[in-house]
Parts: sequence; C-alpha cells; structure tokens
Amino acid sequence: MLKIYNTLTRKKEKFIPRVKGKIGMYVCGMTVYDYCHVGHARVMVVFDTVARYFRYVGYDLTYVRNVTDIDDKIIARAFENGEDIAQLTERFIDAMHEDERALLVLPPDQEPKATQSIESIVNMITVLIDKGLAYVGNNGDVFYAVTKFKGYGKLSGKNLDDLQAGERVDVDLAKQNPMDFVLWKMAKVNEPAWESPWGLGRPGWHIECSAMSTCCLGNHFDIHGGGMDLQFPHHENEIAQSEGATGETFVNVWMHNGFVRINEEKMSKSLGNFFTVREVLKLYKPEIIRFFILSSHYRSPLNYSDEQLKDAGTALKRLYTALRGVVMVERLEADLNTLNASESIVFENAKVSSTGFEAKFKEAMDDDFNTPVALAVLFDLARELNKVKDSEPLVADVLAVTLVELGGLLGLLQDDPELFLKSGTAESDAGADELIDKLVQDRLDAKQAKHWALADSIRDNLKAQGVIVEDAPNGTSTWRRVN
RNA sequence: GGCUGCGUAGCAAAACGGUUAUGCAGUGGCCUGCAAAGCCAUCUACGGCGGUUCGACUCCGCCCGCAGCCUCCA
Repeated sequence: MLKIYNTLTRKKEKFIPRVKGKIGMYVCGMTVYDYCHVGHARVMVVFDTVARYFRYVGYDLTYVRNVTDIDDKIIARAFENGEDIAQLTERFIDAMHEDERALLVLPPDQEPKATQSIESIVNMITVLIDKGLAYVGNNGDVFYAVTKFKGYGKLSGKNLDDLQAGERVDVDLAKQNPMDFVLWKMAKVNEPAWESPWGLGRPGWHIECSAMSTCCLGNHFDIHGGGMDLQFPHHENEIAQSEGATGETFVNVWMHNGFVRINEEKMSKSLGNFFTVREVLKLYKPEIIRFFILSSHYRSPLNYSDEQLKDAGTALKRLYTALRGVVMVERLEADLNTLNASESIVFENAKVSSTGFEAKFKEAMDDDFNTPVALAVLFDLARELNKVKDSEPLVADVLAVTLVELGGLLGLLQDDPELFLKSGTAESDAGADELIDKLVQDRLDAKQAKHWALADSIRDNLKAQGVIVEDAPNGTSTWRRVN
C-alpha cells in the first residue's frame, strides 16, 4: 500500500487515486532565465523517480511540468543581455532539457508554457472577478482578494492576521489588503503584453499554474508537487485561485521536496551560493549526481559537498562492480530450457531470493518514496550477488537481473558495468583508453615474467593517473577509473 | 514575532516502542607475488532534562541548537 506524505494534512496518507488506476500529477517547473542549479536538479530527479515508480506499480500516469517563460526576472535578464525575450527563454529551455537528459530524467508527458496559456489564464481571472474574488485595483492591475477565500492558509498553516502582523514589505497602495496578490499586470512600456478585458498586460506568477494545471489535468487532480519554498505563497495562492474559480477541490495530495544546501544554508539564486547542473557535470558523472540526490529522502535537506559526491561515486561503483562480469538476461532466458533438475532447484531458489529483495525495495518505495532504504536494499542485493558470483553463476544471473531492474526504477544502473567503471568525467581524459589497455597488457607480461618491480611500477603510474588495475583469479587484468 | 521541520556513531543517511539498517572511512582475518575488488568479523550512536511504559533513539512535555517559510526563489 503506497503512502505519501501530504503537506496539506502534515501526515503520511494511504494514496488513493481519484480515478482507479489513473494519476494526474502536476509539478511546478523552472522559470527559464538562467541555467538549472542542483536545487532544480533535485526537483527533476525526485519527481522523475516518483513518476517511474507510479508507472512501475501499474498506474496510468499523466505527468505535467510547466515552464514559466514570462515574468519580471526574465524581462530584466533579457534587458540586461540586450536579448529578445523569446530567444532568451528558448535558449534556457533547451539548456534545461539538456541537463534533464544528462541526469536521466524522463520528460514529463506535457510541458505547458505560460505564454501559450494566456487564454485559459484570462478566462480564469474573468471567473474570479465575476465571483467577486478578484478586483481591478486603481492602477489597473487585477488582484485576488485573499480575505474572500475561506481557507486561505490551509496548506502552509498560516493565518492571515499573523501574516499581516509580520508584513514588512512595501504595501502596494492599489491593493485592498496587503496580502492580496496580482493576477494580471498592466503592461509597461517595452514589455511583452497580451490583450485582455483589463487592457494590455501579462499574467501574475501564481495564476499561470492554476490555469495550466486545470487545463491539462482537470479542475481536480491527484498530486501537485514542487520545492518547499513554493508552499507559501505560490501553492497557497494556486489553491485560492483554482478552488475559487471552479468551486471544486483542487488537489488531493501536495508533495514538497526539501532544499539542497551548501554549508547548512539553502542553495539559491538570491544567496548566490549555487552550482549549476552543467558545472557539476564537469566534475562528476551524471549518474553519481542522481545517486547523490536519491541517497537522502526527498523531504530531508540535502547537503551539497565534494565529500558527499565522492561518497556517492564510491557507493555507485560498488553496485556496478557487483554487476561486472555477470552475464545477464539473454543467457538467462536461453538457459532456462537446458537446466537439469538440480539446476532448476537452484534457479527457483534464486528467484525466491530475488523476489524477497524486490518486496523489500517496494516496501521502501511504498513508504513515501523512501529511496535511501530502497538503495540499502540494492546494496544488500549486491552483497548477495558478490557472494555467489564465482560459485553459482546461475544464481548470480538472477540476482543481477533483479539488481538492474530495481536500479532502473531509480534511474540507476542502466549503463554497461564495464563502460561505467572505465568511463571518466567530462574533464578526465576519455581518449586514453587504448593506451591504458596497452600498459595493462605490458604489466601482465611483466607479471608473467615475474618482474614484480616493473609490474608494480606500471600499476603505480596508472594509479597516479586515476586508473586502478585489478587482477582477476584467472590471470587476466581489468582496470577502472577512480571517478 | 507567527508558522513548518530537523538534531542518529569519524562522515553521510534510514527504520523501529524490546531483535544487523545501509554506504564511505577504521580495525582484524580470508583471498592476492604484492595490490585492488570481494567475502567474514569488529569498534564508533541516537542534542539535554524530565515523564508515560515491564521496556524509548522511537510516544509526551520542557530546554538548547540548526534550517526553512512569512518577500522573487525548486
């Protein structure tokens, strides 16, 4: 039974989809005025993993993640660069897709853009005005009247009176209440603008998500996700807008992922303490970054540090090392028919053992997507595999297939083990493989001649260059890169 | 000030009212020409103080410390 922590109720709840077997999930995506940083990567990877798991357990999932391609920052950045807005956003959307692919994130089913959703945005604002929940301020902007919506604050646990007491920001005099937020902004000179009943202008930030999500998934859908910082005011406002306009429940389950931190501080654009995905990809293999993200629970803080990334790399190496040299699927299927009686028993036992690991993995994921525990199951499985690798190749096959399958649910272990272990980062020397092969062979020759000193010096030299040579029991040698 | 959440061994990170988390690192052993990898064994824990309980890292209260939101932010 799958349980998910719901921010709305502050509890883990049994997940029951609105329509049996189907799930609609909307995640707040990027505002595209700069490259994605590791914090964005976390959202992408976390919800990608959630999506993969939903599909694995048999749900028919519609996954929508929007792109915010019009807002103050985009306008400002385009102006700074002297760049056309559409050109700027297109550039960063492409970059985002590149980062996503690198991190083995599968694309969402739909990726609506704010600028292509103006019609539904305008429609929703019109309804809100008609219902008396929104008004045109004396500066021409359209605002949402927060006090008119019963239940404002129910997601973030905030109380309007407390908020007003804490209000420190300049009060916009056009607002009836300082907490009211803008739905439609009047166009200023040289700003992109769309026609509307209230004149030329552009949408406020919050309304686009209400419009796009209900547009793609209906008035009422199952899951809405995003970073913790969107809880308030963004998601609170979305509820006010959507439920205000449709009169229906907006979302059943709200999921929020924790922040990536650096030195115990939130990684963010405004603090300037961020690493972009592409920077990090130069230092570490993509799968290592993915492993790092999944090694802590999605709601916990995740501290970014070189040490942590290095550890993630070592850990992932252990899993790939377990898979190295094990023949998988193809032979397994072919061999099934040729097993004799005692082999069949061995095979059946291996299947049972595999099923046990699968069940534990599922149990972990069913518990609010507990990926750290799911990973621990993979390590238990790897240990079991290492034990039987040489003595029971048939069992090893079965376990290896399971390991790759379960790893795949997390977007991991899909590479060829040998390739993964030999590959370096973008910055390491990728063209040197042939030279390494040759040196390893030279060392093997020296070994056979019992020239230990020469053999060792070759090995030491390779090690100094980040290449580890390993001798197999059968007299051959393999090698791998340290990272 | 209001509201969230967190505090686990050298580092990272989970679960659980009484039984091994897991990964890295350390120590001892097996294996190896020596290594590496692997296997086996093993040492480091539950912020502090009270309470509930036969029994609490796990539940409750208080205190201390940390992070986040309340303003654009994933």
